[in-house]
Amino acid sequence: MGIQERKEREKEQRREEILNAAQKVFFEKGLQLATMDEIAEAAELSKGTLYLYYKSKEDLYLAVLVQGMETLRGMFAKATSTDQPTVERIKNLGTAYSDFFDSHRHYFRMFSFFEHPEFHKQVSSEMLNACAVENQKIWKLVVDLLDKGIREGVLRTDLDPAEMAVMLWISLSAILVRIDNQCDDFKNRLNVDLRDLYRKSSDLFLESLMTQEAKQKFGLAVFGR
Amino acid sequence: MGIQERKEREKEQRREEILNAAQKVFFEKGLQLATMDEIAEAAELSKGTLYLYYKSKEDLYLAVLVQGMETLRGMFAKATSTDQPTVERIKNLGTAYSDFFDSHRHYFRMFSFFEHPEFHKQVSSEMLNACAVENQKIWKLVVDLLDKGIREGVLRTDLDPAEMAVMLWISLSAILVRIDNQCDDFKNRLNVDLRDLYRKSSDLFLESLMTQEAKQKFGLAVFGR
DNA sequence: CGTATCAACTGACCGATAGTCATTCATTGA
DNA sequence: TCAATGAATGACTATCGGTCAGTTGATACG
Repeated sequence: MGIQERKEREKEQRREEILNAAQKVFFEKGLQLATMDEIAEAAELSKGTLYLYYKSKEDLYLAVLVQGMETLRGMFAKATSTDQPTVERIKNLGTAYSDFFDSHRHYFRMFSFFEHPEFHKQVSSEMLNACAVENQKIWKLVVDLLDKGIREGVLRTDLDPAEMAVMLWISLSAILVRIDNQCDDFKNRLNVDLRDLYRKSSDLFLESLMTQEAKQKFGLAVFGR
Repeated sequence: MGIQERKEREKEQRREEILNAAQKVFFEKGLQLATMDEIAEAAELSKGTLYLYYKSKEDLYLAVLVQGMETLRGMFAKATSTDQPTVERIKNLGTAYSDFFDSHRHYFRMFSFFEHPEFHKQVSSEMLNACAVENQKIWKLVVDLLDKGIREGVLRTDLDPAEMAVMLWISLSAILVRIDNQCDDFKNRLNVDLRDLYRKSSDLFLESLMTQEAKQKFGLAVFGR
């Protein structure tokens, strides 16, 4: 049945059109201020139709979010697939994250939605699962690289790679969130340049994870960039 | 005029009654699911009256939040006003924060509201300022202690105390947020115990901020707790 | 063809809820 | 006693997420 298949394709396309319209509106307004009527208008469909494709506003938001996660994963994959030494590749991850932050700020902002479980109420389990799967892939990428570092003897062995990954990721994410929100506050009230702090934290963290030998070999110039 | 004063007092009292009612409801429901009607009922007032005392729902939320910040500052002050060496006092800060997280979870959850500037839209500048002031006091407490550590020669001198404070605070906060939200996810998907990681991160961070001499003197048993 | 079927789509409608404001009520002070 | 003040009220409005009975148009079939 060619017709069946065409319908499938068309349906998938519709889903994507809605997704693009939603992305446009969410990027402009954020979750709270975006309205389903507005998204419907952007998609040139009626509001009711949106609900044939996505369970709720939050579900649609998560669908856009997943695209952001895919983008980030692509950038991470590229940053770590060089032929540099492992320590350098780990550094690349830090800069890749910072690059993602600069070039896909809207996606980055959406990520923090995930940390507010208060807003997960209206989200379908399928969409939550899609997020979890994509999330998992990103973690795997980072953890594998750190694991490589441990096996090569450049990273300390008393922490497991997943622990290291979580520490690094969470800390750097948290700084970026503040750069986005409160950069001026930190500058004015504490005279701290968060951009600078991001680099320093990356270095400091990496240094504290490296073995003595690796530190000598790679002569990590902390705060030297 | 005694009457004038009495009215002032009564008005202040009303304000507080509303605040208490709001706290109760916000603790139970969170910002999104709490309704002004519900808060009004809890305060035994009509909804309209709430708006005579607070500009918006978000404003009221921030007012409760400030109370939480005061509570945290109290715990921090207590933790750092011992006669122990500075390094120990810094450690105390980390455990105090963790204690606050355990004993005032609802307040802690509210803190992350502050990181969503999307929700700052409806907040009065007065209330934002009240938050900033209280926030400032907490930072000062931490920064002063770290500064003491630097002057005593137990902390490295190539980072300023505000930078150290921001690194520590942001990283530890970020881990606690995840403990609150996604603790099981991290356990199941990455086999990482975030509680454990919090302690390890505290230690690792402190170690990386200490001078060689201090590390020897205080023999920081990293991951030894 | 004509007609039955069906899925995609629509948009008027509903319920919930933040915020407003004309009115009521109580206190005060002359 | 009563006008003036201002605190409190709650019915009302506007907005918005989500629903569903009805419409449309393409397809399948007799």
